Amino acid sequence: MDNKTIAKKFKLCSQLMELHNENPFRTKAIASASFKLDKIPFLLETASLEEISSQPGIGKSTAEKVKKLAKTGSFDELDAMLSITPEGILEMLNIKGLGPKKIQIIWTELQIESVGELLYACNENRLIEAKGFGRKTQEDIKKSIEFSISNQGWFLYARVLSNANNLLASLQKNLSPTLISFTGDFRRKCEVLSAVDILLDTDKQTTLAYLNANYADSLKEELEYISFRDELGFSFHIYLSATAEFYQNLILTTGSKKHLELLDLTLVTALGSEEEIYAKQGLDYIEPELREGLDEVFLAKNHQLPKLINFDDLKGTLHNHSTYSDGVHTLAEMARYTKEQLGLSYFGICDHSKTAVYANGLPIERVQKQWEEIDQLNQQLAPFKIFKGIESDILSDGSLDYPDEILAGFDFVVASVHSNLKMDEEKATTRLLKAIENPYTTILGHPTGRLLLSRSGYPLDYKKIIDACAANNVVIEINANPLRLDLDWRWHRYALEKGVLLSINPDAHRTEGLLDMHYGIFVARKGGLSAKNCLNSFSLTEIESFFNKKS
DNA sequence: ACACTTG
DNA sequence: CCGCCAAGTGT
Repeated sequence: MDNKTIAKKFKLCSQLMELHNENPFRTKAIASASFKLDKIPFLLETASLEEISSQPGIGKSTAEKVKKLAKTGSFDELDAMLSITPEGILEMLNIKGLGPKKIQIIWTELQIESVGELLYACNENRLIEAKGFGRKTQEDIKKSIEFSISNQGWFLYARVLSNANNLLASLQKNLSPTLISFTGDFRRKCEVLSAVDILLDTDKQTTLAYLNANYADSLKEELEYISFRDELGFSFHIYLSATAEFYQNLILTTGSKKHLELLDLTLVTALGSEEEIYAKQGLDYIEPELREGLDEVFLAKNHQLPKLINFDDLKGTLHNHSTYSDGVHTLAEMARYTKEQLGLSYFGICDHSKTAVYANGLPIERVQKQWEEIDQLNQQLAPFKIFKGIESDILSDGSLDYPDEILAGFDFVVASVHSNLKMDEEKATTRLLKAIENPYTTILGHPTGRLLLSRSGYPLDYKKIIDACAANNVVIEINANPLRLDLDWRWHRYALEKGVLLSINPDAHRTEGLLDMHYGIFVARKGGLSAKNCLNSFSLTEIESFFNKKS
């Protein structure tokens, strides 16, 4: 069990304790333990009782709960709380706008115990009768429930990745196909998907027998595939093919539908590779990520497909956090990991700016302190270089978070929105335009602030935003956190056409978070990005001169 | 810390 | 009618 999961269980426990009116001091203690545990820089599961309880703010009893949790998946207080809470009430905790206090009122005053009933009550205008609720709150809750229902059955790519790989490996081992491949949305590296598709050349009886032995509960035979769910509830679709027709079927199952509509399907026949099948209709090979029915077929016909970026093209990483703000690892740890484990040649630190107090944003004095440490580290780590950056909040009026003298002292500035996310499109766009026009803005960070499957970003006039970035020589971030992947790949083409550079930024809050750049690469490839248009594919000298030119 | 909503 | 506070929630 990883630290994040442990912290989440503690959080859940404290929320339930609050919901059930437990002793507020004990409730607070569990909540603060959750916060602390989330920021522990080593793996809790394998740490000793002494190591855990020696951490500031964590005593013996918390340490024991952690151990029990890692071992058994729960601890006594949590079990007790869960046993007196209906399933539907637990689900309500995941709805934006609802916390323990409001759920308590919904439960006791309105006698509502499930999300379905709650939605019904919103539609019947009954929520506004409860104390502390009004029309606006009711509307927000209704929207939030509808959003979460529309996401039912969808998974983040990053969440299914390891299960998908395990399943492919076990099929390979137990069914010994000669040809096997991921296909469908998963192969096209879609950021969210409803099922993982796999194509293999085994016969139906053997395959069904094997699957039935392991996934009997959910096994279903559909017209074109066999479907089932794994232990964690992820949906899989197994397509079977004769060996000779494998690549033909691989193209057909990979899709997308829109891509296939642009092909001459009569020419998709039993050949020995996908390349040959594309060649037969006069097309260059199209990478699966690009098969979305945009302009890829046209480009393939004219031999103009972009050479898609790879992880190895990245030379450095920008936009990362450290213990100066809300990160888990120190600046030195983050930089060393980047240099030694990833073999990159530069690291940009972009801790939160002063207004982001909830994220421990940096007042000017701490910025200057960090600059001193960077200068020292750069001497030790040379020729590796740490760039002085900041993730400056874009304030409600579009201005940045420090006076110009301070902004001028950074090597680069990532400007992003964190608060006041509920503006309408016009206001939101104006706010961002002002930030883009600020001469100190180097990169526009996660433009919409969306969290996939949990929060829609705020509405923007994308064309205006991208045009302004082109005019002001501002780079747009592809935030590589698998929950964000923002700027959305559907807008990469337009940005590239306008000559805007993109940057694959992990927004890492711990060393392992730097690996999220892999997810950034996946969506950047969908967007059609090449290394030459990616800011952090620039060599150290190239990016230094880019930053210098800008300031 | 700050914004937003309701009372 | 207005501004202001308190409480709950999110960032």
